[in-house]
Amino acid sequence: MAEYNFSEIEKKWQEYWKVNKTFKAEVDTSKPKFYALDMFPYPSGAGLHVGHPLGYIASDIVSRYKRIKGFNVLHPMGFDAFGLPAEQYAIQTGQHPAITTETNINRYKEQLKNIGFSFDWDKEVRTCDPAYYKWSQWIFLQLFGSWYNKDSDKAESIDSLIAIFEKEGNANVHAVCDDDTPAFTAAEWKAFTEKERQTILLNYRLTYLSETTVNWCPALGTVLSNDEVKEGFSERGGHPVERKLMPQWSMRITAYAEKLLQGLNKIDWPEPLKEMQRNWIGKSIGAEMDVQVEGSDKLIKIFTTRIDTVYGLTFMVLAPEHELVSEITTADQKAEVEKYVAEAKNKSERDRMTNVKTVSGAFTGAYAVHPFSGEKLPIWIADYVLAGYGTGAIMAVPGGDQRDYDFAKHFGLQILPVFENTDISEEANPTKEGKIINEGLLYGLTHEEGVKKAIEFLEEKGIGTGKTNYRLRDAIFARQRYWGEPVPIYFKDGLPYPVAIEDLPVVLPEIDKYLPTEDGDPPLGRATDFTYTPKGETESYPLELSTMPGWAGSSWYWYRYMDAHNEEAFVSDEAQSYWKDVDLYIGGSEHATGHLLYSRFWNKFLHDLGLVGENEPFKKLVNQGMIQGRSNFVYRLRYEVHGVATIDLPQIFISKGLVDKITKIENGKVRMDLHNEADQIIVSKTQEIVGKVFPDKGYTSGYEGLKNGIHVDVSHVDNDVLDIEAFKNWRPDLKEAEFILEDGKYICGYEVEKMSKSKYNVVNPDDIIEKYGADTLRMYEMFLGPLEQFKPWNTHGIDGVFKFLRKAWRLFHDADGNFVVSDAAPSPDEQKIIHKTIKKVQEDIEGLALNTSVSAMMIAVNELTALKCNKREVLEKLVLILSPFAPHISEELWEKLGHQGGVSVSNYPTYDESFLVEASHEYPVSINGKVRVKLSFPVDQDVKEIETEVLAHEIVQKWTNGKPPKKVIIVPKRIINVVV
RNA sequence: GCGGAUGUGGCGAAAUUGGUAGACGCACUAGACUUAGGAUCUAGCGCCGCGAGGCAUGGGGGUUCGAGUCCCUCCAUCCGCACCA
Repeated sequence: MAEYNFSEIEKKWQEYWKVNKTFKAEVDTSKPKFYALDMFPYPSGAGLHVGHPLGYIASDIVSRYKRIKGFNVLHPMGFDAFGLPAEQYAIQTGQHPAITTETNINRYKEQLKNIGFSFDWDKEVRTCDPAYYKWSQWIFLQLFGSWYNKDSDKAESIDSLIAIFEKEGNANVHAVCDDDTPAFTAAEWKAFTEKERQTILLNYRLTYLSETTVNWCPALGTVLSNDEVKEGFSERGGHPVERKLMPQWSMRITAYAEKLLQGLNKIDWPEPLKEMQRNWIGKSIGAEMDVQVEGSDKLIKIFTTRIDTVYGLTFMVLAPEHELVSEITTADQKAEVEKYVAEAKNKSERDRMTNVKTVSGAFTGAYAVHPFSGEKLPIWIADYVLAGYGTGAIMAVPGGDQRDYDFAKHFGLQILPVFENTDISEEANPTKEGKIINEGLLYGLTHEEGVKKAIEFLEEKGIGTGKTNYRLRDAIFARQRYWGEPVPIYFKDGLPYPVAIEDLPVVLPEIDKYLPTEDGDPPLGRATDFTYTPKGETESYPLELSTMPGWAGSSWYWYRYMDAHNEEAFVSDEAQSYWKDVDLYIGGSEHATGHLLYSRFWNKFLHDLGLVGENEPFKKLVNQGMIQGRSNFVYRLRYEVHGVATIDLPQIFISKGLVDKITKIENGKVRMDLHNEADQIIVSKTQEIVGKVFPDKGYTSGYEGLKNGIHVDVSHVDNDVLDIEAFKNWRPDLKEAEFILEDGKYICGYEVEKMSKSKYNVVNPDDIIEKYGADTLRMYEMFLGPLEQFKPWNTHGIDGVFKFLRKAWRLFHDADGNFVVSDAAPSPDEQKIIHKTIKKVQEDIEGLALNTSVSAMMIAVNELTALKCNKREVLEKLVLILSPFAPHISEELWEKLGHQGGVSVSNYPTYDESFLVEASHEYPVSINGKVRVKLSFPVDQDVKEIETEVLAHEIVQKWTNGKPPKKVIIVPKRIINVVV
């Protein structure tokens, strides 16, 4: 019998798609477009495991579906190829990262191709390719050459800013810029030296060089951006991170804080992810206020969201790093303050975080004047006030803020209640309820009224204003590493200048080893001639030695796919205005505050410059859940034999069930109780084994090491049963291993963990494909559960999906394997089966409920098999709805059905509702002679009229309180609708 | 601490969004056909009960003729942020 030969079929059609360029996506204005994008992978050395393609399969199903729905589909794939692992590997081995990366990419591509994706490989991009990063550099220079004009609320060319400076100075310029930018007139601007001008312009540029506190990771030898640091450790490698002041390239993403926040309301993204971005942006609305230092003209600027509580203000707190600290500290307090500042400075980020609970601070000796009441307020410094947020200083309202309260309690400072009926003897009252009870301007007002009135007062007196703050920080945009895009900047007189556009790309130079120089410069400092000679000059200047961070190349790549080989522009207008934005983007939620935020930022910037049409890049986003590994464990009994070294004995492994029943484990050793059955088995078996090796010493003492199992390669385990022979041959030291079995089997323990080589739980898609075929793999990954959910991989259930495809195949073949389909008209039952399935599958694909659409097709095939249905009309439709999921088998059957050109040139079948509900009866029923009740139910349901009537009678009476309803629609045991 | 999500058989999960809970698949049990079965087919499979029937969607309470679904409350697990004024 000619069975379903998946390997032959899959090879054939993959070749067909390649030769015919079936999935080539070109601009075609006669068709609607659909852009399905996957987050492109970083090609690691380990290759793909079954978890990686999950999202790609989902997007491929949607792509293939949209294609036969008549859309022109762009579904590309590429590689995010710059990054730390390749470079760390290079440091260890001396192997050039480009070579490692190339090898890894080739392996990835090969694995991806086996799965039968409908990628247009002609559009592949690699971020490490100079032809690609030329445009990453180009965009960098656009940012360098732009400033953010708050008046027009968008980015503009820096030339327009210079024009304004020349005409009228910067007094009327409203820009997002460095706060320390001095004011100057047109005359002053003209009088500035080149150096002074460039320094000022840097304060405005959207990418700029400045002295900032950065996350420095000594182990990696580089700075990291906030999203690359998790709890004081580097995200990659888990090395400690310090705060350090150094000159760095940054991106002025803060200019876009509000737009990034507002844009979230327009896009179809998972709510948790949007929430994460909202928190990361951290908008808070409040007020800014200047507080005068007593006996001085110095002002402390503070930010607060609770200006209504200003009468509860009893002291001021500055961050230890605050610039006024040294100026206002009195002679008496100098020593103490300096000591505290020094301590705070030396605290690592990690220490600061772990000591959140401890209250510490120092009094400066100075006082401030309460701007409303004129009271005298002591000025303290404390590290619970952060230099990096707001103004680095706060007004402390211990009655309303728990941190201020704790601080006040600790140092014996005054605590005042703000709102009526509040008890602040134990803790602060942060609520906004009640009326303000402090004598003064705000007496008797509510929270809202108080805020309004206080801000009016501030503005009237010219000492403050309403103000919105964002937690979002500018993003550090440089890494002191080799394997990244060179920053296209050279230095002349110590000032940064852009490399001319026509000289891009600045190609990554060759270096002897991938480590910092002896002087502490980044690795690029090792290059022998890494300089730039501007056109028309003879002198050459040093180029920037930092490279761009990992997210540079990924912040715009979806545009490159539209027009991957364009040498004139990062994307052509034609391609960009046709493909517009990504209709469906699938990837992990771990990129919430990194890639997904930066991409939106760059997109908005490019939009401001008029380079792209859309201001949000990813219309709909879906987070696919990670597929985790299912690790298996064996349990080794360690034991001692009196006077004999442990190492001379064969290893003994105890089956899971017995381990669980073992009496008890004390101090890492097992105490055996011979009345316990499991213990008895273990003891006697162990003695038997030991007796074999040491006939004269046939007893043991002490057993240990059972509690935590040892990872065993999952390929040696089937359904938690260990293949003992395979296990023995795994490593030489296991050759003589002995096993204590239960029911003749060795049962392994298991745990769900991340897939990783060291846990021996990696499942390679190639192995699954070899055994079951790509179509089965694709369908099984979808069948596993909802796309968004985290779930462990379990190869076991795959049989069911494989059986389904084989059953589907058999519908088209007779017992001898001959292709036989009938041209007879389908029966109503057959029609019903196929039409309901078309409906369900289509709705599920649109809603990305791919697991239930697989189930629906399984049901259909079961039902059609039971009816022995081989009607052409039904089977053709079945092939078409199956084709996005299992494209290879579908192409083969489609061809056998006599069609040319493949499934992708066909049309998706439509379903006919009339096949689903054939008819319905409506019975008018009289209740109490008053109410007319209409009962309706499908004909195929067996209904006892009398029961229905009784039920309706009872329900309707209760329901309407005796009031006669106009209309009641009832189906058996269910009331669908009542109109009273 | 703040914010978000999730909780249904032995397991992965469905449930037309308030209407017969557990579809579909795995595992398991029994039977059939087989030289054999890790093949195929048939039947069974939430729990208690011989049965009629009763109890079941993390626990408790509520709304409703009717609740996995809505409301209140508690518990557990996971994720994100974390001294953000």
